[in-house]
Amino acid sequence: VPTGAPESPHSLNAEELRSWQAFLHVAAQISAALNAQLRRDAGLSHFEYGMMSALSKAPERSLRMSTLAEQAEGSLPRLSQVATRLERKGWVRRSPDPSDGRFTLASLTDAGLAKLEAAAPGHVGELRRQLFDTLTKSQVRQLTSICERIERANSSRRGREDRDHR
Amino acid sequence: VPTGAPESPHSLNAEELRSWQAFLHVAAQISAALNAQLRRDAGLSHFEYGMMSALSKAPERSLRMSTLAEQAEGSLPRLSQVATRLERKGWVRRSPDPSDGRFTLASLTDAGLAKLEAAAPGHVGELRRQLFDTLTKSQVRQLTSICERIERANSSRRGREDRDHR
DNA sequence: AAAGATTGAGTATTCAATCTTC
DNA sequence: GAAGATTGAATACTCAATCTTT
Repeated sequence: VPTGAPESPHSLNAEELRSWQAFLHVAAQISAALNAQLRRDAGLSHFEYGMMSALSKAPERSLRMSTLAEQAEGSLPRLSQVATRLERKGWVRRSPDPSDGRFTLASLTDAGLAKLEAAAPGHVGELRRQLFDTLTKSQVRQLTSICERIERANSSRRGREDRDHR
Repeated sequence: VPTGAPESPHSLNAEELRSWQAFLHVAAQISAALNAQLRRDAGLSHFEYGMMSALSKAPERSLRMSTLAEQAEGSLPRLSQVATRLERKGWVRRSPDPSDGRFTLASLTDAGLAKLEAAAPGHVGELRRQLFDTLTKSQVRQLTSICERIERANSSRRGREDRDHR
């Protein structure tokens, strides 16, 4: 058997299947729990929270829409729609980038920051309950290594594919 | 400091934040990759694939809608809608449970099984690329332990809450 | 009356145009 | 004309009724 070849390319073995199902289940549960908590206590979706949180950490609390789309992991049209909603609530403002009018800068307003800070403790608490209270410190480190390794593999694969398809 | 108290209840420390962001990112990337692969090569969403896969493993390739909803981690209304779509394609059939007419039994048809089997290799391949080719065997085991531990904690919490609220 | 499932209205998301600025 | 963003139509999802069987 050549080194590095997958054991069976067409189906998962018992251990892989178990791992995958557990992962799927956990991802779904955590996502549902966070969405429910935010919706109930703050009237926000997890996606909206993520957008506002990304803005809050950026310099001037501002990001270009396309950068925000990457950081919040959503499509640009989706970002645009959600930004419209958040703008109506007064939590976000948009304006053309003075240095290049093709870009739109989205900024978190003072009211938006206040909203985010009010929502944060409940959100962090739920996240702790779901994830960090349960795991040992060692498991948290393992989880980080595992996820970062997958990230690295995928981003280098994407790099390769982009290059090959152009 | 009392034993077992969280270090800081209101915000994540640097290590937790890094772990959480990596997890979020990986969950989003894998979900996007699997959806894209299935959509492109088989015209199925990952959710539809999961439903059909759950049915394919059940005795008689049949499950009650409510059981299927749990296994596929979707709401009953969502299941109902998706089942309507899959039924139109001829991949699923529904009929009242003869033993108790309140239940609806959903079954995977022969055509549905054929569709699933045609889609499986591509799906498994993508899953391997995303997850299993990248991780060591030891990491796969760690991932399983981590996810199963979270599952157990959440299900016992749910049990407690149900009891207390009733 | 209660459990299971479906339906319908409202909302969110996606995908393909379209518009604007460079 | 190309990049960034927005809009509009089609699809999907959620949540609150509704319907059916027990």
